[in-house]
Amino acid sequence: MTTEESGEGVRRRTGGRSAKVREAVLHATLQALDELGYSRLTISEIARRSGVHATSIQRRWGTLENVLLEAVLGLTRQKLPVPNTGSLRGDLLAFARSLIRYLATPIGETILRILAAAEADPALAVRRTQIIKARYDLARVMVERAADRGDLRPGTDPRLAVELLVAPLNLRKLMGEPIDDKFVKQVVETLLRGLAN
Amino acid sequence: MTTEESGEGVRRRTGGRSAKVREAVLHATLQALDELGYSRLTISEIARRSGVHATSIQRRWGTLENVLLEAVLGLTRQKLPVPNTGSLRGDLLAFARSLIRYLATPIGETILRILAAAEADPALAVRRTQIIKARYDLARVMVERAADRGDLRPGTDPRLAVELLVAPLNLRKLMGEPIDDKFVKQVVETLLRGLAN
DNA sequence: AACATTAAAGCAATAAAGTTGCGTTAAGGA
DNA sequence: TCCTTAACGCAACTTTATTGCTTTAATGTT
Repeated sequence: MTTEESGEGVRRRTGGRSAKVREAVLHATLQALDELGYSRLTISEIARRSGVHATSIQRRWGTLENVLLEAVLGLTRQKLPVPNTGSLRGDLLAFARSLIRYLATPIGETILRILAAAEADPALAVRRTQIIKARYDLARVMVERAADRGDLRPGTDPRLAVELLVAPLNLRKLMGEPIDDKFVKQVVETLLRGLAN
Repeated sequence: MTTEESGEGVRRRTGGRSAKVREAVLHATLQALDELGYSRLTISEIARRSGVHATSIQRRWGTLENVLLEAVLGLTRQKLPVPNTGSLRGDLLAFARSLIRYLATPIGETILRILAAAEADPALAVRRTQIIKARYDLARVMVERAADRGDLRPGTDPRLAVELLVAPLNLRKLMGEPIDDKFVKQVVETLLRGLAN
């Protein structure tokens, strides 16, 4: 295996050139993403902007999605903040609203679209699963706090709860439908009743 | 209105040749979709199978998505059956399960992915909105029946209810995550409590 | 039924992205 | 400093989409 794999026997070359190429490509990717958006993005375009030959990009990352994923995940370390307002209602509302703001940015939207583009190569699939799980793990603490307060029905599945909150918002975004605050409130209220003790 | 465009002044030619070409293309599209899946589909491939020149397809439909949409919507007249079991719980469960079966077919998955591929040309966007609305309108009768029985909180938004049911399933499908029946039941139960009077 | 008009289809050439084979450069260990 | 070979660059090739122009035939008129 070339790129990934915690492989043995293969001595990586992390030094000067590779690092510079990587840097240039990822930087150009983010810049192009910002200017052109996901749909108009191509490997050739990134090659042009970065000065790195398209073949090199193709060989190293394989697909455009892989480049994007790596470029974009670097930024996502500044993850979605998980609010702590004291009530589940407050937490869910705040979280939903910040998610919507996030989805309105090119990067947020791109991550969503890449995650929603299954089918692709299985190598990417593994990574995708990890990312999805990490995101749910991050958000579930809101629900767990509420469970500790005794606000929820016993046996409530935290991941399910987060999924029910997040799915309608993500789907509307994917389908290009508007998401207004009234909708967010309705989702949260209905969900709260569904989870409540 | 023939195919599209309630255009005036332009005399469409719906007769022999055009109709045959259209038929050949749409048929080849469905066949290719079944054999190759959405991701490997291309205009050239459809051209090869249909015997219609790729340029003709490109000129007439513009994008691959448009061809797919037209081909696939022809079949969707056999829409998702809306169950009537006597209880909202039974209806939602049955509907969710048949949706999952539908999403497991190439056609069902393709429609979902096309709908989830916003951004594209605004012409397509209008059509997309119509399709989405039509689908929700279809399913909302389940909720309205429950409302008539007095099972729901007054003021319950039927479309919201359907959306909350359908979104988690669609999203899991899009992201390539497994959907087991336990998950379906959990979604339905939580939603029922959220909607109940 | 022959004719004129002009959508709609076909054909050829071009453009643009992705991919493969092979030579070149330089990272990292001896 | 030298050697091995991972990683990059270059050129040629493949495939798909797109554009200009020609040909075919659907439809309305005489």
